[in-house]
Amino acid sequence: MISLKEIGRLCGVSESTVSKALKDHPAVSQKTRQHVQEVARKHHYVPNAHVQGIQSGRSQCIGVAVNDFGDPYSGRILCAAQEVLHEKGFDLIIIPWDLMVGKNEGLFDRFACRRTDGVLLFPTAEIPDTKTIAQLKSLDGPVVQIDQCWQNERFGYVGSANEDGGSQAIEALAKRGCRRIGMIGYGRISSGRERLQGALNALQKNGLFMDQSLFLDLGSDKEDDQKSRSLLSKYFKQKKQPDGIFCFNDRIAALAIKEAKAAGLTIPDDLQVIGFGNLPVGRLISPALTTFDQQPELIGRKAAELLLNHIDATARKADAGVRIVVPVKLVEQGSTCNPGRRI
Amino acid sequence: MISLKEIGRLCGVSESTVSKALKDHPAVSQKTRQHVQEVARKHHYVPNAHVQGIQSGRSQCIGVAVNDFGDPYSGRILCAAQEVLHEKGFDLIIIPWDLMVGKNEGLFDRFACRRTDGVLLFPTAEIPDTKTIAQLKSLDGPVVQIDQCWQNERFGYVGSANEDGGSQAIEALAKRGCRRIGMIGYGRISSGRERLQGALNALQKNGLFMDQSLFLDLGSDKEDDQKSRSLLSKYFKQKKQPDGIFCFNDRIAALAIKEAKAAGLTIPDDLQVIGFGNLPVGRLISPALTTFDQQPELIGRKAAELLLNHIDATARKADAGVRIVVPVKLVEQGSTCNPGRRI
DNA sequence: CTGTTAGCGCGTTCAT
DNA sequence: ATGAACGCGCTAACAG
Repeated sequence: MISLKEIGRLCGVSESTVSKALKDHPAVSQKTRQHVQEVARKHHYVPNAHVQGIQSGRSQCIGVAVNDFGDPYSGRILCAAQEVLHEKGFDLIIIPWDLMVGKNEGLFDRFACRRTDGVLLFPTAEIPDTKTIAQLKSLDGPVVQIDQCWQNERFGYVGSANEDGGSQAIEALAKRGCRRIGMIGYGRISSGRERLQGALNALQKNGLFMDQSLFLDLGSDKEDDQKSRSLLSKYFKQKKQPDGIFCFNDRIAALAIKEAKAAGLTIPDDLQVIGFGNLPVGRLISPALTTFDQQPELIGRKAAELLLNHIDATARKADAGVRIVVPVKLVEQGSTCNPGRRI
Repeated sequence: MISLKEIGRLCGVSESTVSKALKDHPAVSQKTRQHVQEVARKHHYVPNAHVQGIQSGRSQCIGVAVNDFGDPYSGRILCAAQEVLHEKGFDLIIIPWDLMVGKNEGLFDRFACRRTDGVLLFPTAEIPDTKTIAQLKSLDGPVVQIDQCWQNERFGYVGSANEDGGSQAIEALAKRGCRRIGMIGYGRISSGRERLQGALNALQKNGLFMDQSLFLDLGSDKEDDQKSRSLLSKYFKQKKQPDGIFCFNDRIAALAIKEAKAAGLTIPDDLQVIGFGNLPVGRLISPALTTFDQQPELIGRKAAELLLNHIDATARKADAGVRIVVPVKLVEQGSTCNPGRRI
């Protein structure tokens, strides 16, 4: 790749004149400017972003930690975030969460050495150890968490209206005649706890309660977990059967439907199911899954904007810990009955 | 973030001594070294990768163009590739293909300004315009394509054994008694054409042929395309019905099964279905999908290694255009019958 | 053993 | 209108 100095030599002018000419600085003659720009274009000159970063003190890089590269939910968020950040001249340094854990290398050394201007933290399972958090804090820029938040950390946060979603789910099931409502979720992540809380609130409001045996906590959040399947299989072999379940996400809901069918249940006649996320898979299974749209694009955009705000305001550090909650919307499909049906 | 100069001042030594001390250069006294390292650690010093890149002439950045952030297939490839590249000290600059198309900004300006040492091109629909290809070529490092290749371009390539997979699919269907075999695919991308070619070869070998009306070409490769659904719906309303179909990927196979069921067909009794990719969705639908495992992790690793080889050999430019083909393996599940069944 | 110097590519003064 | 000089953070080749 050609350099400013090289272009200067080709044009018979100095390096700094080339620099000015290329950015249409007024103090350059029309003729020189055109000539320089012409030569630069011919050689596909593009200024070196790393150098500009060094000078300006801004790398124009955002560190992104994701837990799953191929997850459609994270993917849509990330894509929207990337669009906003790219627009503002930022590039993404993406590192998979889980891959790094347990390596002797510090989790965020790569962010540190690239001098990232900020960090986006994507859905991650549980709270990491204090050392990891300390390292995260020792980085220069602000941190924005997406989807999950860690208690007691004053990072920015953008996520779904989980508690409201949990309530809506229960309300919907109750309206459709469900009386023995169960839940399949994750008790160890913030979004899981929030949805559970919302569900419990709504149950109480409806004069219902959730039998201990009808709440199933799937320990870890691994794609297509064999353990989840066997837990679900066991769940549907219990004596006390639910007539409606609310699942933490669409993938789990799909698994649950599969196992429920295997146990001889008919959806939605014997069992109504509600998922979360409105992912493509929900429309590929039969019956199609009633679920919640989380507006992942909006989440991504909001997260990017929040991060950019914090970066610009990094001097004051005023509004750290801002929390943005994006509403969710029920999408009714075949896995629930029409409302009004009462046994 | 603290700098070498700063550390030097704190330790009362020069910048270059600090530099040497930190990298255990022998020409530094034990005492100085320990002191310097201590101070550096205390301040979380990490050398600036951008600066090192400028000096070494290697940005240690790899440009990655993907068409879909949330695609599980691409995701697994990308994750494996990232692991290999990360190991070697490379970071990824990821840009979504489609987002960039149609912007006035050059598609690869961001790769250019980051001085990427190489480029990984992920599954992309059709061949881009010549201008885009020209820009790609004007970049510094080598280019490796994954999954798809463009005719007449001597880029590196790593992909699946598509032709063999196509043949295997037909053989499997024929062995299970299928006589009117159809195919749902993409005629405009290389992997689609290769699978079709393999299928046609196998059909001929088995004394069969594919009725024109049984080949359905889904134009573009968009997630959950409404158009695909309506095309598929029409497909299963034709007079001439297939008794077996081979689908370009699992998502399409899932859509096809859904529409086939809607048309009153039973899987696999009336219609046997084979997909491609062995994605999670194949195990969430009923019946579970017979498909091909593409070993995405292996593809990702191979692609990363090929790219690294080319980068190291960039001086000679000898082995450009290397093509690596990763074998596929049939995974039999419920959407096909047991072999040997003949009508 | 340590410090000085030069240079990577570029932007920004400040002189000319 | 143009160029020289300095600095960004760091490494490497020298000099002491």
